[in-house]
Amino acid sequence: MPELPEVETLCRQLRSKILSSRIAGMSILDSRLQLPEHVKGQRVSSVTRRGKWIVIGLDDGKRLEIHLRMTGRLLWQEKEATLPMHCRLVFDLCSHQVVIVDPRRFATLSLVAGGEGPDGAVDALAPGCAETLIAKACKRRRPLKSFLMDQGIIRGIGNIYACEILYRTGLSPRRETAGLSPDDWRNVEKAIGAVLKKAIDCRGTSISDWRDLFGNKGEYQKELLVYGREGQKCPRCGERVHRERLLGRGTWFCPGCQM
DNA sequence: CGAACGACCTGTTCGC
DNA sequence: TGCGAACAGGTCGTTC
Repeated sequence: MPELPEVETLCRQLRSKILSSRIAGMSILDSRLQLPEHVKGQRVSSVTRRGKWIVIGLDDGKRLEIHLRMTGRLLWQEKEATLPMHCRLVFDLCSHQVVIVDPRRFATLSLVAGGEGPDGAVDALAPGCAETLIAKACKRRRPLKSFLMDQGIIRGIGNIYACEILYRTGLSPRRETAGLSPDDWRNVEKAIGAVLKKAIDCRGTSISDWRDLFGNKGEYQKELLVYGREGQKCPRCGERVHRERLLGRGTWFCPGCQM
């Protein structure tokens, strides 16, 4: 579910609610998830995002790292409120609790100590990421879409935003990265920034499941130009939006103006 | 090295 | 209506 804009939305909302709060209790409701007991009693010292990871810094210097994968959600609610369906874990704070909801149970979380080792990937919203992309792409013969979604190269772009970013560049998802010009890459970087920032302003894309920390839908689904719009007219050239499977993922693009 | 595909899970939608 | 297949925002491991 969540890509960079959704995770950024959650981080901002979490920051407004849980910074310097004490984790008073913790209930794990899914055996796939595990955390050491001593998370209890810790205070939250920071909330940051690394790609699609939510990183919660604790007083003792360790970090709680959460990845929501496909259907994971976080929900802020009062302690007495009924737990929602598919609730997998609860952090009790003072008067409220943060609940991890995840129907498909793909979400992961772990407690990590020590610094973050550099792994060479750039955040999709890092300034000047075009230069990094050119350096990584020059020798690769692989489709541009899979390159943009490779979290080991650039962090934060998933299937929805990859389709939307590519549409705005006028480049085909199947284009080989090795053949792109520096102008193409500047174009890609511009589209990444425009799409992701707008989506953050919209608090994400609610096509089906996605809700923010307070249970509200995002607004970016109204801005989608190709994702999920198979057969509809391309607003740029009037051709019909086409859908095909690329690397096992649904891929929407306009065959008329994405070359 | 990278591409292709299945696995991990559950729920929803679509076609017959 | 009923049933099974296909599909879903992500990543990881295996095989070719």
